[in-house]
Amino acid sequence: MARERKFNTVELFQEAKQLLLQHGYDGFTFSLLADRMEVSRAALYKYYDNKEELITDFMIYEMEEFLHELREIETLEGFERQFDFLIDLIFKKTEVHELIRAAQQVMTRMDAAFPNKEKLEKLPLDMYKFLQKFILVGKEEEKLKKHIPDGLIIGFILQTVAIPNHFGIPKAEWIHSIKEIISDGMFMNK
Amino acid sequence: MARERKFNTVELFQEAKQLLLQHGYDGFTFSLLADRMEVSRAALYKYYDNKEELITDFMIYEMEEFLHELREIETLEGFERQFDFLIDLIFKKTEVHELIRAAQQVMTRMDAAFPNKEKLEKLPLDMYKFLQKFILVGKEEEKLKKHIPDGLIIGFILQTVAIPNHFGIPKAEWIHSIKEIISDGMFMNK
DNA sequence: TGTTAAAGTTACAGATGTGTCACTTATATT
DNA sequence: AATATAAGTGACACATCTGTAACTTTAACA
Repeated sequence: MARERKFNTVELFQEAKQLLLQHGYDGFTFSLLADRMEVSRAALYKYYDNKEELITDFMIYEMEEFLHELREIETLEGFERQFDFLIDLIFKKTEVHELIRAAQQVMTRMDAAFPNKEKLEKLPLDMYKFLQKFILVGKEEEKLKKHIPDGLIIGFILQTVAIPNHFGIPKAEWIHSIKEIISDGMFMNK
Repeated sequence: MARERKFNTVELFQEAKQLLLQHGYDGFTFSLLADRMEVSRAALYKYYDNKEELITDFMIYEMEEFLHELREIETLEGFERQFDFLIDLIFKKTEVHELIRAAQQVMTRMDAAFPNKEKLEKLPLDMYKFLQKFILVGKEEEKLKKHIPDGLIIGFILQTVAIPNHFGIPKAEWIHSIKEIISDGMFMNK
């Protein structure tokens, strides 16, 4: 009963991601996005009332996808395998963490009554809770130092993707060295 | 021969910093800044032709100040002291690194012929070069692992300030644990 | 083949930002 | 007290973004 759509949600989110990473929350506009999609601006308003709604929807989609892939960690046996899996996943999904940063900008400017606010606030906490189980395994297996706070361990690992590789060190070497620093530090053993 | 100024450059840069951190490059406007300074927008144009010029000037000021404080590292004897000094300085000047991130946004949108472009591009490299001397000391004193690339060591240390402390762990404990992870890792010794 | 309804477009009004210019204000110097 | 001059203002023209409403297009289906 209807005409064919010129674009689907996934395409839309892909472009939105690029624009958000390039321009940040404030620099993101419907005009920019409509141009990229080769669609009129008004068409976007058929699906989203405003940019806040579009961006929150997109964020939720992106984080849920990450969480979904993350859940595979539970199927792995032993802390070391889980650790490797986590680092590799994080580097496969680099942008997610930059987006979480942008998410905070969204939150601060959002109405208290905004429909998706709760859902968006809950997701990063879900992720932390989920990873806390992984930390627990590490500490129980006597692999992770017990006196280091869980929040720091998780934050530390997640943060490593954002280290700028100014000198273009090859990806494999880069990730390998990062794993080494995280696990045993950059100091020589005494 | 002239009337008294209502604001000075340092005040201006302080407000600019806050706005940049809050809104990012695209969200930063002269209107916003003028309001904060309680001055007319046109007054700002007496000093800066446009926001690019203001922001680059500000960035250069901020980075030079950081570099200036960093130079004190050379007066310290031995790698361990230098290491402690560096971490503490980074945590004292948290925002600098968030600003460097914003700086990249500025660059990409800047004319190739922009007056301060070279100066702004040079500063982060100066910082890296300066820190490379510190890395060299560490490797010569057999304190730092020699096979880890210098660029990663520097990037890793600088990045730690950006780890979000979601659970409000006390600053002293937080920094102490970070130092431990950086130096000896988060894994138990075998 | 005509009807229906979602998909998409064009065009408008209002808000906000930009850069500029003619103007006013304040103060150090003569 | 008069004057020169830098500091600051108000207001204009132009651009961009926002949200909406009236319109047209397309394709399924009755």
